[in-house]
Amino acid sequence: MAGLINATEGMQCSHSFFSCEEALPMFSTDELPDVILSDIGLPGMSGIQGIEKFKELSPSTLIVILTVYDDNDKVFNAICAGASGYLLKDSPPEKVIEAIKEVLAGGAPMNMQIAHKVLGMFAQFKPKKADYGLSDREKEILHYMVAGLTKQQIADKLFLSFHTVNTHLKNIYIKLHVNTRSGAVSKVYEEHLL
Amino acid sequence: MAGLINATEGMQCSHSFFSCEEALPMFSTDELPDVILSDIGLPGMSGIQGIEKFKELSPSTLIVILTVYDDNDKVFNAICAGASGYLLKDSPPEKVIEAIKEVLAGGAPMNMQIAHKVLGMFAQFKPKKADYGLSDREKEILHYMVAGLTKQQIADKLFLSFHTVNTHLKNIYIKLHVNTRSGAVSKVYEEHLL
DNA sequence: CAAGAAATGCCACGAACGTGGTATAGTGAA
DNA sequence: TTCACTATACCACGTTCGTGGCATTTCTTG
Repeated sequence: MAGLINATEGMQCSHSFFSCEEALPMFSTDELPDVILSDIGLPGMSGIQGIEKFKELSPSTLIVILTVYDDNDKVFNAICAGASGYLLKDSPPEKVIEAIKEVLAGGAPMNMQIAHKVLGMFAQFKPKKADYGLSDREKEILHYMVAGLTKQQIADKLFLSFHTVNTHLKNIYIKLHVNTRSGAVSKVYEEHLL
Repeated sequence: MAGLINATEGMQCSHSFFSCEEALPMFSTDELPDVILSDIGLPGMSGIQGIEKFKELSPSTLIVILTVYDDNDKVFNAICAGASGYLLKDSPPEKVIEAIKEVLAGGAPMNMQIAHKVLGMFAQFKPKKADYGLSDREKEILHYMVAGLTKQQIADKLFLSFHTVNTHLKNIYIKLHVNTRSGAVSKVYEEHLL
C-alpha cells in the first residue's frame, strides 16, 4: 500500500507502523500527517482507541479505516471516534487512493455496503415518534418551556396572557402524563418530540 | 432527467410527477417502481412526508433524494424517513444515473458533502461530554431532577435534608449557567451530560 | 348547520422553586 | 498547615408553578 501511495502523484507515505502504540510518538514532531490509513483490528491498543488518541493529538488529521470488519458496532464506534472514511479490505487498491483524495477534498469515502449500513443505523435512531396529540400551539409553548422560559416569559413572547399559557401548559401535562416542567422537558428529548 | 434515464440501457422512467400527491395513486397499481427519484422541497406535501408514504405503500421501493437542501435537519429527516440515497442538485446527470445503479446494487449513493455531513452527525451521537465541573453528588442530584423529581423527593431518595438538595441545586445552576429546572434539563440533553 | 376541537382568557390557593445568606465538617493539594 | 473544595445543613423571602374550575371565541369537519 505504501508503495502504491508513494507512486502516486502528489502523495507520500512517510511512515508505516504495526501498531498504534508505535505510531503515537510520531505526533510529537512538527510534521503531522494529513491522512492516516489504519485497520481497527490491531495488536495491543484497538484501532478505535487509536483513532481517539490520534484525533486528540492532531485534530486536523483525517483518518480512513481500511479493515475487514463490517459489523455495525465497529463501524459505529470508528465513526464516533472520529474516522472520516471507512473502507473494506476487498476494495481494490486504486479505490483506496481515490478515497484518500476524497477525504482530503472534504468527503467521506465509504464502500457501498458501509454507506448503506450507516444510513440504516441512522434511520434506527428515531423510528419512534410517539404522538401525544399535541396541537401546534401546544408544541410552540412546549418549545419555549424546553428553552427554560417561565410562563410569563412565554406569554410575552407569544403575545398571550399569562392565563392562556397556564391553560396550555395544563393540557400539555395531561397529554404527556407528567406534572413537572422537568418531566415534560425530559419527555421531549427522550422521545424526540418537537 | 426522465429522458436521460430512458436513454440508458436497462432503465426506464415510467412516470414523472410535480408533487407527491399526484404520485401516490400510482401505488395502487401492480407495477411498483424499483426506484423513486425525488426532491424534498415540493409544493403541498413535503418530500419527507412523501418518502414515508411511499415507503409505507411499497417498502421495497428505493428512494433517492435529489435536492438543493443540504442542511443537517433535512438530510437527517430524509434518511430517517427511509431514503436510501441523497444527492445535491449540482451533481452532473451522469452521477445521478450512477447513483440509481448504485442504490439498486444495495448501496447508498451520496454526494461527498452529504457523506461527510452524515458521518459528522453520527459522531455527535456519542462522544463529547462538555465538562462543567459538576461533582459526583451534583451529577446524582441532577440525574433525579431530569427524571422529574422535586427537591423533597430527591432528598428522600438520597437520605439528605431538603436544604442540602437545595444548596446543591443552587450550585448546579451556577455551574450550568441556568436558572430554571427546564433550562438545566435541556442542557443535560443538548450536551449529553450525565 | 351542528358538534367538537383548539385557542383564548380569567381566578384562587397551596406547593414548589430560586436566591440571598450563613455555617460546620471532611478531604486532599499547595 | 493553610487553602480550596465538597458535602452537609439551616433560614427567609418573593416568585413561579401545578391544579382546580369556568367561560368565550374561532376554526374544522362531518
